[in-house]
Amino acid sequence: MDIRKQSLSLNRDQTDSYIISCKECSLNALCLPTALDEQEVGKLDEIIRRARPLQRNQRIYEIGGDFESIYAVRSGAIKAFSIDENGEEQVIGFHLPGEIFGLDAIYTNRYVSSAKALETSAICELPFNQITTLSAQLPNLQNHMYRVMSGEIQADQQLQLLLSKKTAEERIGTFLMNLSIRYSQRKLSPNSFRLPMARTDIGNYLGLAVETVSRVFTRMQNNNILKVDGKEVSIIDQHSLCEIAHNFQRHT
Amino acid sequence: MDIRKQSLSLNRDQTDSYIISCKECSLNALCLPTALDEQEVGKLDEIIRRARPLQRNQRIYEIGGDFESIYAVRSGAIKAFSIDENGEEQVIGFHLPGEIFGLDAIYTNRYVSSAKALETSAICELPFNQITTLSAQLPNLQNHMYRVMSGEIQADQQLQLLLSKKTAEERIGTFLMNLSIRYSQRKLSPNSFRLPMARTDIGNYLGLAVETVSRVFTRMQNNNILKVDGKEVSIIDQHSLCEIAHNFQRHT
DNA sequence: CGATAGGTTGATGGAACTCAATCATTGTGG
DNA sequence: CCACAATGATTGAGTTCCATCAACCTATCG
Repeated sequence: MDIRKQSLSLNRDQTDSYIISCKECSLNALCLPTALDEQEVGKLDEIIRRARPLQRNQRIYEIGGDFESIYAVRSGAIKAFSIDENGEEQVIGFHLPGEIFGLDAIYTNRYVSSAKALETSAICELPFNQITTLSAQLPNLQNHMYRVMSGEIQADQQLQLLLSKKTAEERIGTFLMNLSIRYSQRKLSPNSFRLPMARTDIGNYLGLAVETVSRVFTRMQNNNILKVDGKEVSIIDQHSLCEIAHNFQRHT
Repeated sequence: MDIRKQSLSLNRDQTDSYIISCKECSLNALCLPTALDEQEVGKLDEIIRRARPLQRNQRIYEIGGDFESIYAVRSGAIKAFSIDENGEEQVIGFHLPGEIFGLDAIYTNRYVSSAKALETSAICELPFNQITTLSAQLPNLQNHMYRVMSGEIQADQQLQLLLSKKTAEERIGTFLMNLSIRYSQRKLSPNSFRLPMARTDIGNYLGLAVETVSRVFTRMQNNNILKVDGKEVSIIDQHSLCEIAHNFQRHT
């Protein structure tokens, strides 16, 4: 089959909707272009590679692979994970639209984790050496890169606190509150959303057994804090959930 | 009392030994100057502030304070920690000579953790806005900053794995192996060193009760893996320790 | 030298893991 | 289009690792 033809027809199928500049992207306030002026965004636009949407479970990069690019999520949800000595998966994080991932690979110049789509997702590829070149020219971009990486470090430290000190209920509570806030920042309902990841992933990420995640969900449902139906979650009593998450600050 | 005179006399007391340029510093291969040429190091030298050595328990910055600078350890050991909702301390990390800390504050422009000296220590202060200005001029410095921050993210992710999956023995084993490697990178003995931090700090950092830390130490001593005498630790059977730390790679 | 902080050891209980069975949902091929 | 794997989620029973509580030991220091 003619590959060119295939790719063309696929482009037509998708009506090229995934080819959208940063300027037009609704996420630009959350994503890298924050703090860049119009001209600067234009330069950023030039180096960004926008590929066709990813199917569920499709890999973006593989642990051990040569580091080329960092990525931004445009739509969907991405799971980052590594494999430990026993071949067990370790979930490192979940990434929502506007978030940057792949930053952990800069240090070793090799991906130290893998990333896959949890659902149909669109991503932007940012070739890292072009980012460094550009950020040397655009102080705003450089500063924003520092901020993004620092934010990642901060978030990781909060996760460490969660893992080393909190109970199962507190972990789930914090996790849900965190998701709730991130959804609301994306103009989505903070109190009713669909979990893009499986229970196993949640447990893995939070250092809990799947069964514990399940039990906490049902317990919270029985206490009228949540309404859980499969992956659909509604926060009924957000005050109590905040309390459980240890006064986790709600920004909405 | 005349402050100028005091500071002069103090300088004399210390024989100015703490005022040493990056060029002359024995740590420059581990620290920020890595990957910079001589001229570039010269520029870096100009913006670094070198203060008098810190006494044990002396604070470097305080949680909530305005973010001004990141820091590099020149000698001694630094503990970074935050305070959780219950007023409990949460140890975030320990920093040895050549390591950079304070990077978590960039994001919020406020320190989100505090840092104190665990023993008499010397540090270099790096005013962050000068670092950003300089790194926009020196691509090598910018790239190195990215690498340092990425390395921090990687290390944090490894700690998350430890906290969410490993047993008490594995945590202590990994912790000791990690210290051992870091000491050997600093040309110190990998098999015999003094722990700069208290047992409480180790437990806090690793998500374990002090009593558990103590018990694991004695158990490892009974199994002839370690020799522990207060803060002095000797690794007797590094092969077994590696195994316990789950094949943690030894670099020496 | 008593006081205080840091460290060790023992006994006990509980939160969460593991194992196991069942239920629900999804996907696939005949 | 249904049957039936295969995967994911829930629930129960039993077990375990580690936290907690408590007592005691040991250093350091004013």
